[in-house]
Amino acid sequence: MQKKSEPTIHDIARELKISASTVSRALQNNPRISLKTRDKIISVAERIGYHPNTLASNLRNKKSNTIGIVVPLINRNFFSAVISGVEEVAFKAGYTVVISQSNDLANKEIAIVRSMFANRVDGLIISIAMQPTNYEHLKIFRKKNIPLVFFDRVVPEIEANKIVVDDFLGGFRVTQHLIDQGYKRIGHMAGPLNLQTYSDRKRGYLEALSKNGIPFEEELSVSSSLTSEDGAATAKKLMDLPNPPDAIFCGNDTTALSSIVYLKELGLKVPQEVGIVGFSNEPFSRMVSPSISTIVQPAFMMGQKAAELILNQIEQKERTFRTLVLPTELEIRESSNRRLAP
Amino acid sequence: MQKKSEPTIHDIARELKISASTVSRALQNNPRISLKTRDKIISVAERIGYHPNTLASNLRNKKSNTIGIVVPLINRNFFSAVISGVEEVAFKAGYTVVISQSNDLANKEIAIVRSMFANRVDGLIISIAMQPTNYEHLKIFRKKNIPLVFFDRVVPEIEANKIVVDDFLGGFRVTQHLIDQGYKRIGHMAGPLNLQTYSDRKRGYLEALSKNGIPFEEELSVSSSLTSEDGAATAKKLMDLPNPPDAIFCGNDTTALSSIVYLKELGLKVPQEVGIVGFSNEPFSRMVSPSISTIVQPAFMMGQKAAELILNQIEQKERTFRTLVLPTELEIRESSNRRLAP
DNA sequence: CTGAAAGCGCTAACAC
DNA sequence: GTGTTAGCGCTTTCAG
Repeated sequence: MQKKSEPTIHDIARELKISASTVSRALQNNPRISLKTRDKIISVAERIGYHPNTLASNLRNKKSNTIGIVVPLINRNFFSAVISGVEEVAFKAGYTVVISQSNDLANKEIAIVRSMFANRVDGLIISIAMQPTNYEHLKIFRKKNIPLVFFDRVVPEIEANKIVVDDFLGGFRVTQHLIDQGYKRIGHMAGPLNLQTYSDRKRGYLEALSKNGIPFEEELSVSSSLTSEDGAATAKKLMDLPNPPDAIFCGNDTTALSSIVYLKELGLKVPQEVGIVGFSNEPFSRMVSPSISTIVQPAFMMGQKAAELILNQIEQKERTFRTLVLPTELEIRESSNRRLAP
Repeated sequence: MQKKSEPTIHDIARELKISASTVSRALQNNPRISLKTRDKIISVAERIGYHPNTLASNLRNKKSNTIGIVVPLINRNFFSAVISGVEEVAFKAGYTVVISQSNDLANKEIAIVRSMFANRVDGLIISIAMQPTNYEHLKIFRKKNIPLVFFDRVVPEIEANKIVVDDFLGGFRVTQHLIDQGYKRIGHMAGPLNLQTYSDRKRGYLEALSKNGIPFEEELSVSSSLTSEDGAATAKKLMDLPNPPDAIFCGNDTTALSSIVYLKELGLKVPQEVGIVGFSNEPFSRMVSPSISTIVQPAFMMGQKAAELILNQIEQKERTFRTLVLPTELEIRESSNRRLAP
């Protein structure tokens, strides 16, 4: 079962006794070709089942019309919303988007990024994996001047366009809200602190404590990878403390949910006995019971902006790099709303 | 800011005063090249920052070492688990996976598939969009003998390898379980019936009713796109019936959850007054309250099998097509477990 | 063990 | 308007 070799522009040319360049031009709607020959060419193309070979044209043009996007995990609402945003503007501009996930593994990220480079993507949009590395694979893009945009999880030492949300303010608001609700001992389920997103959220948390004259206790902040399992384990760790917290600011909604489940198992009431707030507004957060208070990030817009930035870089060869900071909103729901709790 | 043109094997060759073919061979670890020259070549390559141009090599080899996967929505646990399964075996075999989502839109699917074809993927794994079309874009793959594997949502009229779960049995089991729990009027929230997955689930539902001597009533089965909104709307439609159901078999977990939320709003207790079962086992189903009974599909394995099938086709040029039917399991949780309900 | 030469399919500068 | 030619970067006979 061998791959029939594909018809090429030369086959069309031969059939019509014209040159391949004419065919090429006609197929690109080059106005220099007469309508008559163009129509002939197109009809032959259809008849023999011609399909352009993008590989060849990309090689020739040194341009793939493709932008790569790599995220830690596609199955996270935040990331898939960003992807949709990127796709929306990229498709409109005639670009194809290829998606890959690193699973938060440094090695996989390196392999993916290398492969995207080797396939000559015109630009790369990335939110880096949790697992730290030296980022040599990304520096190549800078060196070769291939447009690169970071979003959400950025690499501070590489200069490039970056889009982040205001994690500091997000963390601050969450904590302030918990304080306002009358919670006294507020724990924090942090992500890996080598990532700026998570360290900023923690800084916000610390700032709010300090502004309210609450001393920070080291044991109340626990860092993990924020999987569902981490959430339950960390909740256990916090609640097993001699002096456990009465509220937890969780690094994401997944851990907020598994914390709630764990607290329920302990027979503790959320939000009456323990308040919980998440981050990122996964769709389930609105629907579970108690519904989860969380920080809403403009993910789709982030994707749009990322795509706009990269297209600008690709097409207008901009030279300056910006860091866009997008606003977040605190969405107060049941899990931290002691006042309204029945 | 112009793209510096990349170093090529010729640059290496010139520097070492050898031929490009030697360089090419050395870089592929061809044993015909002496270790000495190979080492020299490799060190020059590193020094000048050489990176192979996959585009060129793909063009020459008529092979991209890439397999494409297109799913309706990457942000569904089922699909992202399949993708992970595909990635796992494809990466091991040295293939790159490019992912795209159709958003259940026929036009987007067509554009994606065309673009993948144009980029000469070595094979395509696809679960088709809800929106129906004539599937000409997929028939091309058959015509050109490019390996094609369907999973979950398949196109019956195209012969290819297919992997599905036993939706019929799944639907049957769900319905039988609800009957066993003592529910008397069982509604069904169906997906688009032009897709076999959904029509099979419905057939299973009908079969179970009939086996138990329960007459089917047309109004109890409502078809939709199964978004979260559809779930609430359909639940309303069903509960507004003069003679509403006391149990609903929902087409997926998303609609199961939004149905539960809607029923709660009505003041109805799940599972005591109304039983609910979903399909696909989204991670949140286990964690919400009441936890949602659902059908567990072996998604990751489905991805692995799909990748194995396509790699076989690519590399061994198999000629026969199989349809693999994978088993499902009913996971009984709170939302339909009247007996254990408090 | 290494080199010369041809070509994958497409494009674009240059001619006419 | 259309053809000629050269070449994108890599691989692979064939020859030595």
